[in-house]
Amino acid sequence: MTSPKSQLFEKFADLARVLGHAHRLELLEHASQGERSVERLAQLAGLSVANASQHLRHLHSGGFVQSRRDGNRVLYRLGDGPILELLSALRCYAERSRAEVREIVADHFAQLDRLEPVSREELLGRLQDSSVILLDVRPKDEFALGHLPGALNMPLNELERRLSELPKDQEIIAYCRGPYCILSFEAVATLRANGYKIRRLEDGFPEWKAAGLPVEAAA
Amino acid sequence: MTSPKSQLFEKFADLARVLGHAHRLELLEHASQGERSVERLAQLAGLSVANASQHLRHLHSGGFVQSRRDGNRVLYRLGDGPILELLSALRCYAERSRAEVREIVADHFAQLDRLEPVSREELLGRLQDSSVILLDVRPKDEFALGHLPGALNMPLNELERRLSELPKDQEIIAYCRGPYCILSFEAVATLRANGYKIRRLEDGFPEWKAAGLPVEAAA
DNA sequence: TAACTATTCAAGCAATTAGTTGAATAGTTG
DNA sequence: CAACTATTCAACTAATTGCTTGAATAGTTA
Repeated sequence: MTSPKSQLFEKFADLARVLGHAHRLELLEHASQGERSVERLAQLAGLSVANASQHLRHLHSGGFVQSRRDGNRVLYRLGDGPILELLSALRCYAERSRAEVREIVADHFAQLDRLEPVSREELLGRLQDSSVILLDVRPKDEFALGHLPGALNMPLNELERRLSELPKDQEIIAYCRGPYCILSFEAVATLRANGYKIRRLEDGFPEWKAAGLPVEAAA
Repeated sequence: MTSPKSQLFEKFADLARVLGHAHRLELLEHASQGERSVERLAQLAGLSVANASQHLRHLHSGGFVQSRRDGNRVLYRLGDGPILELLSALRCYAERSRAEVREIVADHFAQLDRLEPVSREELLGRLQDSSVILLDVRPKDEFALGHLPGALNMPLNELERRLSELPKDQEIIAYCRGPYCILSFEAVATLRANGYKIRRLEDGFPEWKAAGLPVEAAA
């Protein structure tokens, strides 16, 4: 009865089902920034620790995260394989074919078009002539776990009070956790309002790292 | 409480959950061959009509299939957007990262390596010098709904008795429903056993069509 | 070893989902 | 219109999933 094809469909369905919960997608996004304890992930996703632990075990069973023990805590990180590609295909389908999704994006990330995001390829070129300032607007601890080479870390909540550290005559490129992370959108809005030349990277740190591009960790 | 990002995660999760059932993945594969009635899809997937109808409504709610009424039946077909790309990303992740999946593939599609599948690009080139026979081993009715230009239809169950129609001195390329459809694997096995030069296309009809390549329908 | 922290496990309840059955609906045909 | 076909809907049961709570486990520290 269970033909090999049905068995494969079962396996594929199991994996899809693991991705079929908003909390797990959010935990996955946070884990893909770098290694994180269960408690921290729970906090970031607004879940109880036990609940986060359960969802993380689900993700683990599908190979989407890996874990290791460090002292009395367990650290989760993104798993192996083309996970970000799979998530990107999901986003891509949703954005192109589902009107509700396009609506949410249009309502809340309305500047999308006007911001003219920068692709990874373009950024790579620009970094070599060092004609840009690269700005990482994620929280300090995520920055410490890894960031783009030469990036300046200025978490969103510190941005306004540290404006003077940024030059107005050079282009700034901001990035954060990924394509739908609002941090870099808000950074762009704030800085543009203050007369800076700023654009955002079209995706975030995990995608950069997964593309095999160079990454720096905290000193 | 429902930030735009959470809303998006909810939508993405909804879509993933629709793909999170083996029966739906199977129905989707069949619907992507061409328009099919509920009854036929139910039969192909081995489900009751009511059950198939329910799963199809799920797929419909996620936009993975579209439907239209034709007389007293309702025909379902593949929906718009990069659906096959999403499914391919899922397969790709599963195959690269999940050992159980690799095992099933290795056990049941063991010839995979030895068969040296032909890519779409290679096939396109070969078709122009007409140096190959193109063989569609899907059932007659699926062939009638659409097939690769110039393909010869020989359903698997007719293959052995119609061997004489095929030349032994020309290379044959077989294709079927998609990358894990066993039809073309079995065709290759049968024909090789009989001394034919045959290889298989690496994916199937739906992927060919989705790539925007030319397709023929029944006369 | 005792007290402590971080995580997982187990039990239980509520909510959701899968499947069956039979009735309702839309359309066709005599 | 009546009889018929194909599909969907509604009601129901069984199974699964999500979440909470409290206990168990692994590791640290006094």
